Amino acid sequence: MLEIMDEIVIPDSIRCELEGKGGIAGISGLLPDDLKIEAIVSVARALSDPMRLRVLFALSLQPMCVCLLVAMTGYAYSKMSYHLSVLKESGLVCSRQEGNYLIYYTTDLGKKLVEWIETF
Amino acid sequence: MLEIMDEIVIPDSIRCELEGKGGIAGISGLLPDDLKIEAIVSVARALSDPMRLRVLFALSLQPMCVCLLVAMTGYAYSKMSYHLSVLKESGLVCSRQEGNYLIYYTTDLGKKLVEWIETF
DNA sequence: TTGTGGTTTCAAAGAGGTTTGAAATAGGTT
DNA sequence: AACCTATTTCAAACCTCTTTGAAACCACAA
Repeated sequence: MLEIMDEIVIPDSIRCELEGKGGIAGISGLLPDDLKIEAIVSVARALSDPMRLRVLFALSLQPMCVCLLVAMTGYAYSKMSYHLSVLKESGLVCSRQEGNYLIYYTTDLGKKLVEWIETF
Repeated sequence: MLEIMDEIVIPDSIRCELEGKGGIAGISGLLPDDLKIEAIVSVARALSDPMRLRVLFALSLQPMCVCLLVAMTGYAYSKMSYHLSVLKESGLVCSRQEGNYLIYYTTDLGKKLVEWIETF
């Protein structure tokens, strides 16, 4: 089987190091599979908005109903609801019903992530 | 000073717990400041694309010139260049010049992140 | 200096995420 | 049932990110 490496020109320093690792095929074989990549992308996208980050951090300190989050941030219900759904779909938060209220709180993944981010 | 909490209706369970934490103001005071939030958002956005994630993981295994990344992925130069610039601006990768080549490699932050992601 | 190969930049088109306000849903009360 | 309140859903407008191909840039060699 012909490696692409044999056909393209790259600096010697890199060619040597790369060959020791099995070439392009060797590196490619060590990369996360598509499923894992998509899972990471989903979490990263959920974190890539200032408002969602604040909500996630707030929820990690205290479970809250939507009206409380709305009061805290000044955002519209529909907006908050949209962002909560993104956080929920990525597995960072979940919710339980209490009477007329929906109480959102962080999942274990959400907690772990917040803790890790705080170590920076 | 009047707390918003006194004016809105929320479940008692949450009101009690929240009051013990200083109310909305107490929680808000514990949230990361805008600068930190923006830094996290920048990193999260960089990670929120499958191609960039693969490139970041590949670079964590082996420094590579752009032509090698192009050969490995089959993407166009301009596309790769764009994604590398996003990774670079978020501080996950950096580059050094070697003759005619630009060698990209992961920063300490990039390495730490890859390692942490791999623990999942 | 002219040429060549690696890489970036640019503008326009395309795709995808976010905001908005109005309408719908759903639990609880009267 | 009718009603209120908390929350979600929807579609359209809006905005940001990504892709594309052509042109520009830069280091090196002849």
